[in-house]
Amino acid sequence: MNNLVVLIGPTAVGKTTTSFAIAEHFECPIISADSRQMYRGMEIGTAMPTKEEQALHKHYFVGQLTPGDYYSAARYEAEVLELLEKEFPHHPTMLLTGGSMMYIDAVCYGIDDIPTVDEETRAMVIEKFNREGLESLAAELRLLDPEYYAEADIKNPKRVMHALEICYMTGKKYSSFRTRKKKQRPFNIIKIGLRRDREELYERINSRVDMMIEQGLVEEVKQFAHLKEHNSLNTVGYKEIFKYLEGEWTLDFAIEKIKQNTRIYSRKQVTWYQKDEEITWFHPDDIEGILKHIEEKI
RNA sequence: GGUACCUUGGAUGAGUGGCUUAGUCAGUGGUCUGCAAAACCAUGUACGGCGGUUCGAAUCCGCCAGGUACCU
Repeated sequence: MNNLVVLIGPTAVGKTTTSFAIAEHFECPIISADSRQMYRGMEIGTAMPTKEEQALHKHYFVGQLTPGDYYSAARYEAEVLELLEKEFPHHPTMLLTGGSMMYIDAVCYGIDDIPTVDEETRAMVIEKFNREGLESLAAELRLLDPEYYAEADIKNPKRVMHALEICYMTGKKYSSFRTRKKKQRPFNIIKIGLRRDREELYERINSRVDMMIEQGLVEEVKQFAHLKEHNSLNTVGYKEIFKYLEGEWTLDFAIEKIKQNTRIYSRKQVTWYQKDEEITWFHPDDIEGILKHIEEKI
């Protein structure tokens, strides 16, 4: 049977180094599961694998998008599955690694088949939200889809708006698309989690941010100044430098904020993965233990 | 040495006599099925010290400590 090794863990824990060791051992390419490393040009701020590293190990889903491109977890799911089908004949064990929790879950468990929202509907709902506010949208959702309204996060504009978009566009209830069933995959999934003590992780985060600044993060961000409204640039490391470039923050303050927001991000990742009982946890230094574990599961 | 003003939880910052007392940020714990490094939720009894007035003080008075400004 074919195997997909899924290597996860919070940002800066050491996934990249570990992934190279695994890729080397199994002689397989690396599938990135990082929603921001997909954007060309965001090398420094996303700690994207370097050209040299990419020459050594073939990477997929790195730098293939432009900041304005539409992308989603569902699209990622479809593209990864397609890629795996093509690759498994040559590499019966493949490696998927990255920090984007929902992307990883999309590959492992699947996402319900919900239509992609068209531009007009999206614009219409955003306009309605700006004009009438969240409560009005929530009231509308209660009428159109009481089932979803009952369980939805009604205070979260993104959730309410998306549900409404689907209702408007399809004429059906958003909840009618949601089966929330886990899909079965035709391959074996081996989940490896990396973790460190929080203090140790925070130190790594801090020094990595300092390194990014040394490598020229500010210059990198400058190139994207005209695109800052895109969600792809609503990213830790970029949004803070934008504030500096606009004169709102000093550079030192922006750097502190990047560190802080990266810590917050890492905690959210830990929270997300903690409840996943399929994960076997290792310290990143325990490469031997990791490889042994994978061999046993294959 | 004198005069004036200030001192609130980790940070910031409302509150001038009495219901639970802000709010914001951070911290911590969570949620998560279509932009997810997103978005959202929960969680903090603090009023510089001592004494006084009062039924009751963060809020009024006195002294002390620390700070800021101006004067000599």
